[in-house]
Amino acid sequence: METDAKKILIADDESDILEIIGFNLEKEGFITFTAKDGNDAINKAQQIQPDLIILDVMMPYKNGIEVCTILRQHPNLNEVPIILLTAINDEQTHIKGLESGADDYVNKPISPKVLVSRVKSLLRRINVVSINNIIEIGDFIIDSDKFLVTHQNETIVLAKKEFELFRLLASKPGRVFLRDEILNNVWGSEVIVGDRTIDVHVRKIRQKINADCIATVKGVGYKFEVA
Amino acid sequence: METDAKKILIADDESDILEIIGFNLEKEGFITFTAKDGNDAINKAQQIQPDLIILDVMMPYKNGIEVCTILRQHPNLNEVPIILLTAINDEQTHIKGLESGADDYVNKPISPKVLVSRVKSLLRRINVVSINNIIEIGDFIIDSDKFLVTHQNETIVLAKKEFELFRLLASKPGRVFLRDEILNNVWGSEVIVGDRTIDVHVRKIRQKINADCIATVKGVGYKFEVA
DNA sequence: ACAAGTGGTTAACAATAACTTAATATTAAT
DNA sequence: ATTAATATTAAGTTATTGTTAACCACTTGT
Repeated sequence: METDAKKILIADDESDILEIIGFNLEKEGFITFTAKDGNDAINKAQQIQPDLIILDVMMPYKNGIEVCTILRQHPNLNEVPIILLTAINDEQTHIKGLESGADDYVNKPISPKVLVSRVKSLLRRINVVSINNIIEIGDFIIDSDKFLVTHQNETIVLAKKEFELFRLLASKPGRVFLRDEILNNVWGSEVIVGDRTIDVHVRKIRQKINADCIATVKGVGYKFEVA
Repeated sequence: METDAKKILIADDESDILEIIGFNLEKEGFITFTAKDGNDAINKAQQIQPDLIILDVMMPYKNGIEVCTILRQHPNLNEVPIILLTAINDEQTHIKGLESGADDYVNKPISPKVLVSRVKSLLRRINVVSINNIIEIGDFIIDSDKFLVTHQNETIVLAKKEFELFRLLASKPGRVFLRDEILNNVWGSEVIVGDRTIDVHVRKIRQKINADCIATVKGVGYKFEVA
């Protein structure tokens, strides 16, 4: 299996363009998703958390530049590389597109091979620059840089210990963590705390997160479960 | 004084192109250097350690793609953003250029404004702290040249440390900056200041800015939040 | 040179959020 | 049913941050 195959979201209202670009990217080992208009693009982006987004500028409801501006304000998407695609060969639009936060602006008609090349170039650059500490699991996005957990587009604010505990469990879904392991990882091996401390933290996480995702394994420990 | 003006090396054998591009970049506050052929570009790059390099593809001695390949092997220059500039509108060359490690490939004739835009876009992506002398985020405009923050058309005057701290946080909206990170970035790694110093500066910023844009993440650090 | 002002730091104390504990209730396993 | 483990709750404690004012070093204008 492709362990780190990159997810790419392509948004265009012309289905043949979606198909051509999608086909060429999949051929190179990318996983592609499509959106047919601006609003759709924003929704899909939130669900999928893609590694790169290709946006047509001319789209219904919201154009590519508007989508780009909105994504750049979004807590989990403001660093996603974005390529704007357009038939408009106009200097002002070009500049406005880049200023809206896009990383590249490509004029149609574009050779699919060139587009793939640009996608790779951008992803290569992103990998050099920033290692995002984001865990995605089920409906959850755990962003260690922002200390934020997102669940089905709801943002959940956890306190430090809660966050660290939750992140530990979610780092290996299904695996049971012994109480000792949890103490060592979250509290550190020197710190001594009472027996009930872990329970209370688990309780608080369960309360804040509206889902049954932490299971108790009696006599052993806790584990994260995907719904 | 230009505290962090970015250095850009431009390599082209046509002196009028050097001039036009240089002029437009300097106008935007960049410091430019020029090279007249491939070998010259490599030498100057080593001396100057620029923040970005623009390479014409057609140059004597070594062409832009060759230069790019060589720079990508070089220990100190393998991460410098590179823009290839060319009159050759050929798919194969385009792809080969990007595969040689370039970040962008731009066809001549190019509008100087568009090129400046692309330079900024790349630097924005690369640099942790703003490269762009002007950051726009939410209702805020942060101008590093004038040490000015504008919020909804209100001008806010921040002192140097306040400004640097605010700019650091705003450079990565949503990302939590640890106290240590803040100290390293704003005060420098050698300086030792008391525990409450950061808080006091945050307090002053919050006082001057009539908006809830700096959030405390207790036990971790601070982050900028878009309203 | 002098006063006035600005910026930066510190220290003392207040406020608060986070964490821990303890007491009690509930659950699950044998 | 009994027991051990975990859940729940609220109250207590601690750690971290907020706030204020004072201090010193520098700059600025007169």
